[in-house]
Amino acid sequence: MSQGPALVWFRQDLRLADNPALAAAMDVCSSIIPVFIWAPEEEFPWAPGAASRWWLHQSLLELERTLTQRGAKLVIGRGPSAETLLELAAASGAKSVFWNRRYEPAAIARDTKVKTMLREQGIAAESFSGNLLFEPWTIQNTSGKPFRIFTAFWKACLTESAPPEPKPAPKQIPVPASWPPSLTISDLDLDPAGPKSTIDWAGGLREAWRPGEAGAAEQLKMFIDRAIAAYPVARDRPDESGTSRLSSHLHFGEITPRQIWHAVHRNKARDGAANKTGADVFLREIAWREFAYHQLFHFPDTTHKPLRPEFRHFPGHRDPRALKAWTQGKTGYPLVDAGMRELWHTGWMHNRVRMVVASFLVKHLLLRWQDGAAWFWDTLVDADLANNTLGWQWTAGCGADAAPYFRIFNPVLQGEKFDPKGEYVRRWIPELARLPDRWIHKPWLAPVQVLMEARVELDKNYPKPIVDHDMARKRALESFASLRKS
DNA sequence: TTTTGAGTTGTTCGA
DNA sequence: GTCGAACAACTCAAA
Repeated sequence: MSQGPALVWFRQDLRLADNPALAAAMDVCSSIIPVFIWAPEEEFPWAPGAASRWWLHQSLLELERTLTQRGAKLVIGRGPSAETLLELAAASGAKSVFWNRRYEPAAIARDTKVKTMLREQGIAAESFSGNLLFEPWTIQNTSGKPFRIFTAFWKACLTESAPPEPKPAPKQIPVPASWPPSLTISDLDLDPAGPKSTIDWAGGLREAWRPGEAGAAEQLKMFIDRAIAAYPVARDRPDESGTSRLSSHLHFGEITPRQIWHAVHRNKARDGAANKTGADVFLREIAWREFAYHQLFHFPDTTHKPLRPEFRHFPGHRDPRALKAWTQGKTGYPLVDAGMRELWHTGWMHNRVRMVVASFLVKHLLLRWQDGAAWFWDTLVDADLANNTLGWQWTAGCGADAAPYFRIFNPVLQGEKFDPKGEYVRRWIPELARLPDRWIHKPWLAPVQVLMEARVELDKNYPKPIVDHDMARKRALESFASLRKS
């Protein structure tokens, strides 16, 4: 308790509960200075998109609010991380900096540099494990290498001792006698819907989400109370709300996988057998996030290069017109278009539909998965480098434990199976709303009379398919066959 | 040491 | 309508 104030550097851990860096700082230092820095490094090479920045802005306001409740502040800085931390340390007399680790390649490089610079200046710098269940270097196969198969990976995780119990948020935070200078959150210009915006761009986002630690905890509680038992089946239904919707909260560290793990296990112990399957299936999804982070740590090039090198020669095209039709939700396949429009309007897309639209881009349109990943990165409110990278490589067949090349989603069948009444499609494509269920996923096959009555004019108010499914499927299979030969 | 079987999310074809 | 097979190649653990 004698080291003076500590800087606690918040990054993608915008919470007070289960925050090991904050807890450690409070253990050894007499007072705490919470800091958030918007650094140029945060915008290279993966600058967050508008939806992600909106969330970050809201989440920072929430963090500031909870800190204020505890008598503290959130000090806001702008500029290169290392220099800004050094300035804040000089201004406050802090002799130590604490943070929770990040695992993106650029963040690792930056944090390593920051640690060195701080220590050279006589400032203690400590990083902690706060955002994963297990550190990536601790999970290995019997040959001491990282897993490439998910099930084997998760099995190995489950033989480890359970992740530590999360600690609750501190009730009070000891504050320094004086605070270093700070910008305001608005000064960071993160919010694209902020005062400088002329349109209310974020209306859809505001309706759909409640960023921040409290919103995250509430969402988890609601999911466990109401939805986890039905999760194994309901999660596949974009027309219902059977998923956890925790992705953004997890990305910004408003909630941790450890908190989720323990909450789910507590509920599993309390409830009957009915919830056990739901609990295990849901934790497997949390495990996929874990797997994605471990993959990104061990194979940092996979953000832009296929994990399996033979896929370098896969004929991924650049076709601006096809890409545009995909991004705008004008491919002529209702499920694909509904998903892309949901993404544009809410910054989010149901996971089942993400797979369908991604498969469509890679296998029907033969476009580069990197271009699809870039669009998701720009538009998703939960854009996460590890999850996005693994997801796209998985779809394209070039990643770890990837979808086999012959798994080509049929957008019509997927629609009929998982959106049987077309409610999801009608919600996002109002011009198709009057079509009967039978044709809602394949309007181009509907009789003329039906189309007229539904006021659907193909290629006028809704496009015909930009590519024929049977042809595209055969073409994709041939492309993969040629890949094998080369 | 070698072998064997299994591996998130599918579709089509033919019996 | 239902059902099983086929559609690769590789990773990994267990036998």
